[in-house]
Amino acid sequence: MDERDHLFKALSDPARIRIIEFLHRPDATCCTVEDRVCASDLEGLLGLSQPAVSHHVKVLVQAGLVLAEKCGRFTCYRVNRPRFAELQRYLASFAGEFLEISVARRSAAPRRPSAN
Amino acid sequence: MDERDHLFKALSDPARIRIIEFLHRPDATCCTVEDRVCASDLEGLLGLSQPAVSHHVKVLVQAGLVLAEKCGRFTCYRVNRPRFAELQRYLASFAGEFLEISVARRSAAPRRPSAN
DNA sequence: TTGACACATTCAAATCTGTCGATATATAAC
DNA sequence: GTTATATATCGACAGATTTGAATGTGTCAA
Repeated sequence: MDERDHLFKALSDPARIRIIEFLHRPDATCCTVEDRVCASDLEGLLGLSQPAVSHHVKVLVQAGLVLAEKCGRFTCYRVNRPRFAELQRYLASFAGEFLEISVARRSAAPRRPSAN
Repeated sequence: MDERDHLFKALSDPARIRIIEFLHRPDATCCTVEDRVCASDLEGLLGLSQPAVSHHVKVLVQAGLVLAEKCGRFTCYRVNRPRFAELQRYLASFAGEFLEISVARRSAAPRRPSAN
C-alpha cells in the first residue's frame, strides 16, 4: 500500500465524500467559529457519533485531502486543494483524448493587463 | 452508496490500481491475443489466484472504469477513458485555483478515437 | 477551581472485503 | 463426441473497516 492507495482508500467511504463536499461548499460555516467548519458541524451533517466523525476526519487528514487547524477548543477543517489538483492530474492521465478542459481559473493578476 | 461511492471503492484496492495502470500501458499485450490484455495476463502480473483476479476486474467493470470484450475463450480488458475523464472533472472541482492544465492532447485527434 | 465543552483514543461488536479451493460454464482443439 | 483452456461463481475463512460506548485530554467559562 503506497501513498496513492491510501488516497483512494480515504475517498472510498460515503461519509468521507460527504465531508469533503461539505467542506468544499463556499458557504460552509461552523455554528461557533465564523466561516469555519469544526468537527461537531460534521457530526450533525452525517448523523454519526462523535468518535466516528473523529475517525473519518483523521483518515482524510492523514491522506492529505483535508487540513486541520486548532481554533481554541475547536478544530476547523478545510479542503487541501493542491492535493486534489495532484489527484486530478493522475486521473487525467487515464482519460487520454477524452480529457476535457473546463478551466474555471481565477482570472486574477494577468501578467500583462491589457487596458487597466 | 451512490454511483460515485462505488467508483472510489473500485479504486481503493492496490491490485485494482495495478490492473488499471497495466491496461493503460500502450504496449500492454496479451500473450495470446494480439495487442490485447486478457484475464490470465493480469493473473501473472498480480501474483493472485484466478478467482481473485476475476473478482477485481468485475469490480472495475461494474464501476465502469474498465471495459470487457469477449474474444473467443478470452476476455480482453481495456481502460474506459471517458469514465476517467468524468472522474477527473469531479476531482478538479475541488482543486480550485490550484488546478493545473497540463494538456497533452493529441494535436490531430480523430473524431471517434479508436482503441484505448 | 470547578464544570462544561470539543475532540481524541481505546475497545469491542458488527459488518465488509479480499482471498483461495472447489466447482461450473463456455469455448476451442482434437 | 472428448479433452484442454479461460473465466465466472460459490463457499468459507482471515483480516480490514466502520461504528458507538466509555474514557482521556485539553481548553474555555464561571
